[in-house]
Amino acid sequence: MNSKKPQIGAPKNILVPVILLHLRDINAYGYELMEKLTTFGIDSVDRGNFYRILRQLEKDELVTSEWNTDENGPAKRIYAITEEGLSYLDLWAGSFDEYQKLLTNFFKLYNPFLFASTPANKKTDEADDIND
Amino acid sequence: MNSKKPQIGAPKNILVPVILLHLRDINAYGYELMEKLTTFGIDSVDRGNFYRILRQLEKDELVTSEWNTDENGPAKRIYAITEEGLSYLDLWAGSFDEYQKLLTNFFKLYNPFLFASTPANKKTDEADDIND
DNA sequence: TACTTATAAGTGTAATTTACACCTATGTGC
DNA sequence: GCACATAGGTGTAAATTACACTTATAAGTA
Repeated sequence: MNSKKPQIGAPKNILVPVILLHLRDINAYGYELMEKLTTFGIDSVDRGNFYRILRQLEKDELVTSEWNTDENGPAKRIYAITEEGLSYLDLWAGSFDEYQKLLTNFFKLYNPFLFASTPANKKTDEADDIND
Repeated sequence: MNSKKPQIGAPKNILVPVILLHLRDINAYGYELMEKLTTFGIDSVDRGNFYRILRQLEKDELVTSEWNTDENGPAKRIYAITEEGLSYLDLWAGSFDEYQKLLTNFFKLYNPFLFASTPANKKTDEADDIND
C-alpha cells in the first residue's frame, strides 16, 4: 500500500466527469482538454492514459470524435459529448455531491471549531471557507 | 475502464485518513471502526481489505496495535494512532482542502447559477435552462 | 451435545486502474 | 536536415480494488 504520502492530487477517476463537463460547453481535442484541466485545478495528467480514457469514453458512447485536418500541425481528434454522456455527467454530479458531504464530515471531526455556531469563532481563523 | 457507472461512493483511499481521524479520538478495533465509518457516510467497506489496510498502516508506523482478550467474544486488535500518524492525517487534511476546491470548481461549471451573486437568482427557479 | 448466529480478524487472487517509459507523425524555424 | 512544439498514441509493471472464501470465539437454543 505504501501509505507514506497521500495522493496529493485528485483521484484519477475525477478525470472522466471533468472531461465530460468541458465537452458539454465546447467540442475539443485531447491535447486542448489536458491544458484546460491544468487551469481547472488538476495538476499533471498522464498524457498517455488521458488519450486512452478518451478512446474508452468513445467506446462507451459517452462521446463521439472525428478527425480535423484543416488546421496547421498534426491532425486533431475532436470530441463531442453525447446525450448518454450528458446523463452520465449528471450521475457524477450526484456522486460528487455525496462526496462533498463526506469531506464536510471529515472537517467537522478534524477541526470542529470551524463549524462552531457563533460567527465570532469563525472570524478568528483563516480557513472559514472550508465548509462552502 | 467500463465507465458505465460512476463510483457512487468515495474513492477507497479516503479510508486511510478517515481511520486515522477516528483513531485520533478513540482507540478502536477494526470491526468497531468499520461500523463507525458507515455512520460517517461511507457505505459498505470490504472487510477483508479493511483489515489489510490496518495492518499496512501498522507496518508504516502510523498506528500501533495490541490484542485485547479481556472482553467477551473473539480477541480484538486495538489500534492507536502514532505521532507519525497524526502528522500524516494533517497531510491528508491539506489534500482534502485542495480536493474540495476542485469540487467547487466542478459545480461552478456544472451549475453556475448556484454561484450567482444576486440571491434573487437563486430563488427564481431550480434548474430550467441548465440541461436543455 | 450439536447446530446456528454474531462477532472479530483475516487470506487468496482475478480484474481493474495507475504510473512510467517509450513511440509515431506533422509542420515550423533555423 | 535537424531540433522543437504539437498531437495522439502503445506497452507493461506496479498498485489497488472487488469478490469469494477461511479461521476462531462465545452465546443462544433445539
